Amino acid sequence: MTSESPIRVFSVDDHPLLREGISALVNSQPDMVLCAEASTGGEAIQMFKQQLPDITLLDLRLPDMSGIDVLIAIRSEFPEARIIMLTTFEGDVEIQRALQAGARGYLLKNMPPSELLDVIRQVHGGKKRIPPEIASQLLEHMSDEVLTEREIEVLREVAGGNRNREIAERLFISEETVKVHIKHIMEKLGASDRTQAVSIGLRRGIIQL
Amino acid sequence: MTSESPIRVFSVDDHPLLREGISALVNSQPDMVLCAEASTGGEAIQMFKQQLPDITLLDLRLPDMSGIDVLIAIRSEFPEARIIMLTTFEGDVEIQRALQAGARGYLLKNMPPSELLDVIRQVHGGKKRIPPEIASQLLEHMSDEVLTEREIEVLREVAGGNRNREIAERLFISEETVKVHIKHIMEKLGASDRTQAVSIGLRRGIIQL
DNA sequence: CGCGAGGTACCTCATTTGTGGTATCACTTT
DNA sequence: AAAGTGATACCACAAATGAGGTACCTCGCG
Repeated sequence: MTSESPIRVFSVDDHPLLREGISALVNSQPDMVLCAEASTGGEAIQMFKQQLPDITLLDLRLPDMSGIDVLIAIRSEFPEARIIMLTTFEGDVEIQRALQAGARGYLLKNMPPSELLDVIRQVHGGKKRIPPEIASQLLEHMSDEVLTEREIEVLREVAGGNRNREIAERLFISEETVKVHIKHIMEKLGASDRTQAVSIGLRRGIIQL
Repeated sequence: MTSESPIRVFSVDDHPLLREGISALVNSQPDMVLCAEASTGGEAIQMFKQQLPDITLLDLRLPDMSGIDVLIAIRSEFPEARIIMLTTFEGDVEIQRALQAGARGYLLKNMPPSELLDVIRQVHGGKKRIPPEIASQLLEHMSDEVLTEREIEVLREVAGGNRNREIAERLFISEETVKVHIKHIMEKLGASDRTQAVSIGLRRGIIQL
């Protein structure tokens, strides 16, 4: 490691204070430099094209769009982009989707800064890095069945307090079909009733409040 | 404003990166200095007694206890403590409880740093400061009826997917009484069924996942 | 002391939900 | 072509839920 060019880091988060913290941390490292910041998904995509950073730190929750969508948008044009999700804890579904969409790392905001620096260097070196606590979360639900799009849609309606008949009307299907979907949802999530299905769906990030 | 002694700020948050951001921001101001940091509630209470800061920035979610409890613990011994809640968005109930417990300000982490500095100075000057978006959130539910302790307890059981009979057994009351509680809960929250009651309870911070 | 709030309990009845089946159709994968 | 998956639909029946009452007890507050 002689006089390599520094790792150019791009930070995307809608919390200015957190960005400030990242900036201070990254710029304090001799082998890194913060090359850009963004606070929205739109900004992030635009800025990425301009800067082509080595590493992108991406929050999952942004004001205008999901971090996952930003991830997908960037990687569809730049498949080699090295993107690390940096977020407060979300459900296992979000983690899984991020990794499937090509995230190279997944970090929690409450982790020690040294961990972040570590992951940045490893991902820059071409590795993938998911901390054990996240990995175990993921394994926990590895064998679980996955809800279909339609089922998620129904679950959202259930969470809104609609009864089966109302859901049927809203989705233009019969009440009986709604029942079938809910039955499958409860089976897949291991819920004993629709209410618990909603609780579990929220906890696992399958639906949002 | 001659050569006053600087405002001594104490930051409590379990996100090291965020604390770093706050530290950088506060220390960059001529009239402020960060005098201490803590990442847990226990640490916070202990450190407060040692440092007696002018302003405390307190996160609502800490690993060991609720920020509200820290607030109460500190203010029971130091009623003059000037504490500002600094958190990502929570339900109106959390905000209300924080203010009732004596918080002098309530800020969101995604607000611009200038806003934070502003609030620190105003609260230090003896004022209270709640940003309009928070205040409006609060007003939204001002006239709402408040759930009783028992009702919250029942709502938690409902969220766990228990049926009325199970809740009755777990709380050592009759199933009929559970029904009465749930009826009241739905009326107060404006929910059309138990499931929506859970959704609303979660959104408003009455119960947690 | 009386009054209101909160918690408890019981009753009835209509509606909704959950369970167990069977079956068709479109689409993808093998 | 066959098998699998997801979505749709219907039936019947048991169980749970929600809506409407009434009533009693305790505790704290004015």
